[in-house]
Amino acid sequence: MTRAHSDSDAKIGTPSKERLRLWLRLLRASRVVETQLRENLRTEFDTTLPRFDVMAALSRHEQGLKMSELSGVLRVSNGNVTGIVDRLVEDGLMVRIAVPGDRRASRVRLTQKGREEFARQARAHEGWIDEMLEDFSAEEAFALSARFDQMNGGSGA
Amino acid sequence: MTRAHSDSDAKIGTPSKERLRLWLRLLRASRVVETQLRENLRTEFDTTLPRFDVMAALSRHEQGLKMSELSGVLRVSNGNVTGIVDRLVEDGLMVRIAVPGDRRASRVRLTQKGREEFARQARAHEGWIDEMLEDFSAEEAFALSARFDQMNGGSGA
DNA sequence: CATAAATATTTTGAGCTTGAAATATAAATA
DNA sequence: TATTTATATTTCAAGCTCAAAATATTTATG
Repeated sequence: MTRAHSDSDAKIGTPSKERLRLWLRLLRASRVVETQLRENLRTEFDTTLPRFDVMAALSRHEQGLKMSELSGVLRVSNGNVTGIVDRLVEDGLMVRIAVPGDRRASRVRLTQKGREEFARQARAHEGWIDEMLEDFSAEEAFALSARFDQMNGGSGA
Repeated sequence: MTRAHSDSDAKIGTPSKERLRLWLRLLRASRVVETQLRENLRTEFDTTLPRFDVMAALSRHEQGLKMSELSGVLRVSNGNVTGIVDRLVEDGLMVRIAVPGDRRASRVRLTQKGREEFARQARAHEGWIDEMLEDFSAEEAFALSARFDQMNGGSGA
């Protein structure tokens, strides 16, 4: 098949155009992955991606996080996590603990039930990602991770 | 500062772990960019990212798109675009046109006002992305785009 | 001490998002 | 033609998201 003129012949454009193209590709890739994650979490665990994200953050902080720390870690707005945590508390997956000496703040922590539930979800989650990103070798994934780490705040957070 | 053991010494892990790490980096990168885009669209154009996305899709299809085509292109749920389009129509930026021979469907198209408004937004948008991805050269952006293109459906859509 | 400024969090209002159910219409089939 | 099946879209309920305003409390300043 001799291609006189197809898309794969596309030559490199201006930096601005190439960066825009890259952004659109990244956006599409993350949407595809996110959509699948949401569906898997819903059908297999009857939960949502935001709930999973909150639990993941807390699982990395055994001692718990204040609401403001939680929204900082997740990079979402402050008021946002209030409702999500409310529902997770209702479900017995986490608890709010008063912070001694500061009656404004409270610390949120996973319960034992929450830790067990999250462990199951995290195991499945890693498997889903492994499948979806299967055409990245460990080496390529490692290199790309480093590149995007650098793009975000260097060694930041 | 001699580092006996820091994160930058991290050696490559299992494929599964490296893919998970890559996914978390991609997610963080797109969240950072998206957050900035949302804020810029809000403060400079009093609009939202979903509205921008819908207009961008239509700007690439002069002849218009059916609602189902629109949600397909944007990879969002069917009912989702209904409300967004409703508001954009209210604002005079697009119109619904009856499809001859099929009274179920309608075609959505930008108005002249919509085209002009989107042109302004798209110009600014490209500049924002250019800044945010500035540490990717045209060459690297080009190569990465190709890589993510391949990851998604090969030459697909 | 009183009051002002800062901090931690929740509430609020508008819009986005999803999957599922509801409508409406079209096409296929009995 | 009557009925079923498929298609296009909207509506619905629940939850997520944001920025801004409201509350409550703490810390700093006069």
